[in-house]
Amino acid sequence: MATGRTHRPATRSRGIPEATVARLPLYLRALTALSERSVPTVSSEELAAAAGVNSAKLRKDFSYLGSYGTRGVGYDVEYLVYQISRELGLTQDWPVVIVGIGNLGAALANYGGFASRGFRIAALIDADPAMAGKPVAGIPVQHTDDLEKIIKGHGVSIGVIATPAGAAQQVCDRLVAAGVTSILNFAPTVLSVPDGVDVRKVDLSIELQILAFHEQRKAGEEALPDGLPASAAAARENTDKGPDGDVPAVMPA
Amino acid sequence: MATGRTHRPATRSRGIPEATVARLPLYLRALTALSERSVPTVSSEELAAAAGVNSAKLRKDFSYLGSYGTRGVGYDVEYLVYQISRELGLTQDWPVVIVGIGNLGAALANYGGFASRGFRIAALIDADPAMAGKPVAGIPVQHTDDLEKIIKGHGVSIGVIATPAGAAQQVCDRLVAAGVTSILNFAPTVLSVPDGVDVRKVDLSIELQILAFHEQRKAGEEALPDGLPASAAAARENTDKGPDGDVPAVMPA
DNA sequence: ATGTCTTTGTGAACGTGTGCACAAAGATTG
DNA sequence: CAATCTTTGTGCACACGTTCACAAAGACAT
Repeated sequence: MATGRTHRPATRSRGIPEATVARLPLYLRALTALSERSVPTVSSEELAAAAGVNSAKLRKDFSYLGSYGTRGVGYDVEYLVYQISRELGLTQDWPVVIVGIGNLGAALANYGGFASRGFRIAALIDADPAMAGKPVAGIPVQHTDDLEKIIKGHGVSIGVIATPAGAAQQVCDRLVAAGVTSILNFAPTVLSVPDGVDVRKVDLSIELQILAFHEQRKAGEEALPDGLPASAAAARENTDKGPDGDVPAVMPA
Repeated sequence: MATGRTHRPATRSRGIPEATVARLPLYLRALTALSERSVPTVSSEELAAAAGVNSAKLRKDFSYLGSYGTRGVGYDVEYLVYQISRELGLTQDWPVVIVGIGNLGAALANYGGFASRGFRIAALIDADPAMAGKPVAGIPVQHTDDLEKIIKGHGVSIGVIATPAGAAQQVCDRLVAAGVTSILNFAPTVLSVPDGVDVRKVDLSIELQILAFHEQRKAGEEALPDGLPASAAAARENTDKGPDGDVPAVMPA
């Protein structure tokens, strides 16, 4: 996390756990799909399956929002779509700027998932003068010089950084100074921001590295070097059941 | 965990917390930067600042890998780079395929962060016959028909899905059937996979929605210096509306 | 050697998240 | 109305993650 993570005061405002907030968009997506199929109600079990989570967790998540379900029936799809949208702040329009219109920035500009959720791309900004005026996703790219003017003119509070790592902190500082208070960072660098500014990061290579870690472990289990049996997790339950039983080789937690 | 052994724990790998694994790439990035500046050693305090985490957390994270520090001095940068790389499995080459060469897939193919970490793009695959043979990032796109042949031919175990949501599950099934055991999913849909297959997802619009949630709360707190957010009261009142009650009309498509 | 200073490694306390299991709420049927 | 059935909402226990605080390890100066 960035240095200036706004630690929730956790005082008076009813505290929806961060983990729950992170799942609400997932529920919303599943509910929207049901809504499009005109499904009127859904049980926690069904919705949990569609969202890929445990049903008890889903019910607890919803309990933080209020009691929106009907026992014996389930949840009203349309109503829940509205409630979650409202909770996430998606019933209003969020102008967003994307800074850094390279391959990734252009892909983000073209990504349809933003507009369909209340996020409107207010401007595309790039430091390359040659890009200025060139339309990307139907929006003309503007030069970094006008960054402050654009932010203030459109009342932008959310900024997306898709620049090279070297430029990210500088861009971040200018965004914050101009009034941006939420930043989605795709540059592979740690951003430091003042208190009150939220930063979320997406690092593509980090995700792959985490996969590689698990992949290596899976490969190592098959080879099974010395030391204690690597498949202890699976064997833990089976150890007493049978002597040198046929424990499945592939059985991670 | 009282291992406390400064031995060479090559098999010590079992039991590294998931949260720690997710931070190792972050440390590695910071360490690589130090290495490039020829910094010989670094303290937990300094490195933690560079990685944007708490120093106690960093020390505990490293303690899961072994005792690689020297009290009174800190950590040897080069040695730690190697140890973390080895732990993450980055000392070997990971062939990766990207399926779905649209805007995002092309951006991923061009992303330099992969190659620099031991990930080699073995192939680009797309369902559009018109794309076949066209080079993207210097690599010719191949058709989906050859997916199985490509996976097996290159011994690929990590796949990246950047297709539209509708095609993702089908592509996933084929990847898994062909031998892929780790998947990075950019499609906004829940993938179901058999046991033993890891899936990590990156959903761009979910990140923005989480930011919007916090942004809305910041705005609400300013408007209402004290007491509940205004939205809470409204929700409570609407709860016991009739079953045919008028659900608010504002509904994001 | 001895003492001082720096910094690691970790026990322990605390906070957050998860999942089970079940009472209560309401629908539905006879 | 009473009985039954379904499904929510939540208390509780446990697992996981974070942070504090400090003893111990080692560097370094005298």
